[in-house]
Amino acid sequence: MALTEDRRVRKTKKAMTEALAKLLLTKPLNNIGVREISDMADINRGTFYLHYRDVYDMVDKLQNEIFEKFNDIVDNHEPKKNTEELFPMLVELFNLLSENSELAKVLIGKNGDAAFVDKLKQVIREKCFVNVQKTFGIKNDDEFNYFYHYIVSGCIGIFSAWLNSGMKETPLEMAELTEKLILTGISTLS
Amino acid sequence: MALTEDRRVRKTKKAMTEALAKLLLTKPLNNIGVREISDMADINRGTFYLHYRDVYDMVDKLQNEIFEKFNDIVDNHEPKKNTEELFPMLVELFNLLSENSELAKVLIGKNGDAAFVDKLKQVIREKCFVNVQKTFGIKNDDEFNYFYHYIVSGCIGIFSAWLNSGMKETPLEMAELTEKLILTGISTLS
DNA sequence: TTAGGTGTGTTGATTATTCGGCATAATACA
DNA sequence: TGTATTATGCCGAATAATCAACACACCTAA
Repeated sequence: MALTEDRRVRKTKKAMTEALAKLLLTKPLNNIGVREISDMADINRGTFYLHYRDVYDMVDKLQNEIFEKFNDIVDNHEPKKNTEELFPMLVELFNLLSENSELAKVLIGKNGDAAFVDKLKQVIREKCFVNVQKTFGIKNDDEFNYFYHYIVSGCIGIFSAWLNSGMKETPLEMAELTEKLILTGISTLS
Repeated sequence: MALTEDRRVRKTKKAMTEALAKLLLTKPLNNIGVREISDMADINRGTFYLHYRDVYDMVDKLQNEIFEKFNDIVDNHEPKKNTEELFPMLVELFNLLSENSELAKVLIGKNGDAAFVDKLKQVIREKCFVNVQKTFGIKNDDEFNYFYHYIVSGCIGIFSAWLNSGMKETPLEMAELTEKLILTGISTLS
């Protein structure tokens, strides 16, 4: 991966991604062809193959790109002794979603990719929740396990709802709201 | 001019034109540089010179393109014995404006290019108004001359107002409105 | 069955765009 | 005034995108 991608590459990838996201709103992935994507993106069909092997490869690479960014953000905000890193992390996560809103909408929303969503949840568990658990001295029992699923799924639900309702609130506002929900949830446990 | 322009050329020209139009909304032409245009259009600065000599050359070529299309439309709807060609001509003219709305807005609107607007007026006079005059047996006196300026400036005014108010009406609706105004004007003369 | 239409994956040649750098001109500012 | 700083117009090399064409697979209807 080049440090700075060529301008042309950036533009065509953007066009292709937006076309794919638009198509995914109307039909499932297995009914989407290369020709449809290249037509809607207004690029030559051959150009598609310069970047992706086929449509599935494209979705795969796009998912990985978003996942890597998601992962990086979570990595840079691992909670150490308290939860003061929670808010800035949420802000960055909402920003990431808004920068990839069309694609994120179809990946996370209904008819989304459950496996992809699950990967996101796993990251949060391993990087954040385990630390919170240790920090607050919470036993790793069934109750905590359910609590974890409750919180994380709740966050994903907020993400999806925000994206699908036109992102009227700013990422900052959403981060505030989400932080409040998470913290009150934690307080009931400890 | 190639029959079908390369996809890349279409896209870069569109990007440059939109950037220029956007800049013209904020400052006069002589304060706009190549770098600003290429930055806003998200193209390489060198690419600009593949199409235009400088910013003035760009405006010139863009004006000529629109003017040629304007001229063609008027040519294809020269009124012969009556005014039945007026309405379809107006529809096409409003369509032309909507297809080039950003640029047309700054060329025709306030702070627009008076010389360009005048060229448009001349075309209407020579191609349309002279025929109307003969058809209706109107004397070519001062009164008719003023009438001509009144009608044509009025049309330009409608164009500008429509573009600057967000083009809420369809080209068809605008053509109906404009035709009515013109015809009632003519009826007062003959 | 065959024939016609459509999408796929790939190729080779061509072209437009990118990028970095250059010398110069214009502008700002101490 | 002189001296940075910035924009201009242009260049060569590299490369991404285009286009037309191909063989192939799939489908559908005659």
